[in-house]
Amino acid sequence: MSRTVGSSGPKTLAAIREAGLQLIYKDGYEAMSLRQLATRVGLQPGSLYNHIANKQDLLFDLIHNHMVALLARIEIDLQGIEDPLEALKAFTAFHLTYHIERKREVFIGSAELRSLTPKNRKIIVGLRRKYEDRLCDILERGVARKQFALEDIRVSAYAILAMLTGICTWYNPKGPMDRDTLIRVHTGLVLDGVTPSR
Amino acid sequence: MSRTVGSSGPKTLAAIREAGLQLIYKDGYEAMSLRQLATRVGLQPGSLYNHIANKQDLLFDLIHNHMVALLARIEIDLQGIEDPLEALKAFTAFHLTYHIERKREVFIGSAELRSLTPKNRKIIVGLRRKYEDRLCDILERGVARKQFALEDIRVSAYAILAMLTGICTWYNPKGPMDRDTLIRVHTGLVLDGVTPSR
DNA sequence: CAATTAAATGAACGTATGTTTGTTTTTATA
DNA sequence: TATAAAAACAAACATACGTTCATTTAATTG
Repeated sequence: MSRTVGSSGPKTLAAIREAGLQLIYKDGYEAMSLRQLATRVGLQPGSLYNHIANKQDLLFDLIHNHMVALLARIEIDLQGIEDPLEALKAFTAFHLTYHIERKREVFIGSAELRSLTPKNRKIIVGLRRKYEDRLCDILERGVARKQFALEDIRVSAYAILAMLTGICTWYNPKGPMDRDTLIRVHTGLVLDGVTPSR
Repeated sequence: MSRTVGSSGPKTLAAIREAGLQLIYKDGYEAMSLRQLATRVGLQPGSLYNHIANKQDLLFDLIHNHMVALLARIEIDLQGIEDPLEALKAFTAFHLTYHIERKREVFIGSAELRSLTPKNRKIIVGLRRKYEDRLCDILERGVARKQFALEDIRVSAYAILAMLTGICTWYNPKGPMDRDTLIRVHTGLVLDGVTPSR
């Protein structure tokens, strides 16, 4: 046999990406074999190379796509919001929504940083930094206006991000808690931790 | 050659554990080969099996030891503290201290859960749950006494744990921030997020 | 519709992996 | 001090991995 009936490049690539996402999320990059991946897509192992350069490139593409989408969408959600408090609320809501919607990408994006080539890792870390900076900006402006009281901007930003991101490791959309409640509870935690009320 | 001069069982096992900790922390469980491990300890690959049952067992032992130590030490630090606010402060300080001191064990303990056999994973998840419950107890008692105001105990506990644990992924003890400052900043964040002041 | 490109196949390559075995020598035990 | 146990070695096993290659056939293009 050879080229199969109905085969189309873009469709196969999309299937490879989706299967890769599933397998890396479940087992990790190192634990996923290309034979496993090929089987799930319905291909022979070698056929993968018609669509990806190699295993490492697949991982990088998945993470890179995710980071670019993340940065694009936070810009949209923050556009036009001047007040730091409102911006922080918007940031929290966006971050939680995105991390629930794209749970797997987010998880892989941090858990598999170590599996990236140094060169590839550098690129991704740079993009992550841009996202962190977006939150730091908000906190800084809030402190400047005396709306927030924070001893160390970057440490606070990391703490907030860690808290919000940590949620995606346990949140189950089919569980008892719906998305809005989740957002409300965590927005409360973030705002209380930031306001100079006490 | 054969048995080498000065060789002793317990010492070699300790060396294997330490090297395993280093390698798994740096590269991940799947990425670490037993040949790499043996080289670092100064052994032939096969000799490892005089001390460990197999690769999976080494991972489980490392994580299990860590969890048992964690549970033992939190009990000591919370002993005799009645006031929920004080208990929460003590919990935060302990958690941060332990997670800085035993950064590698903590990281492996959550990042490599997926690499455990289902049976082994069940045991570890059970121990983690016990630790989470310790924090839930404190929060619950605080809410009962109206010292804390929280909508959902377990979600709040997860949020706090995520925030505090996230720190160990970026904290550098040789960086500009010392341990006490770190604890002070984060205790502030946790307490503000929990108190009914607003 | 002919020519070219794209996408699959099956087989193989070289290498690395976790683990087992038989043997040897040192350490511990009785 | 004789004997048993422990801890190392060297060599090998079976298997799995990522990747390449020549080939075939379907889809696309001029």
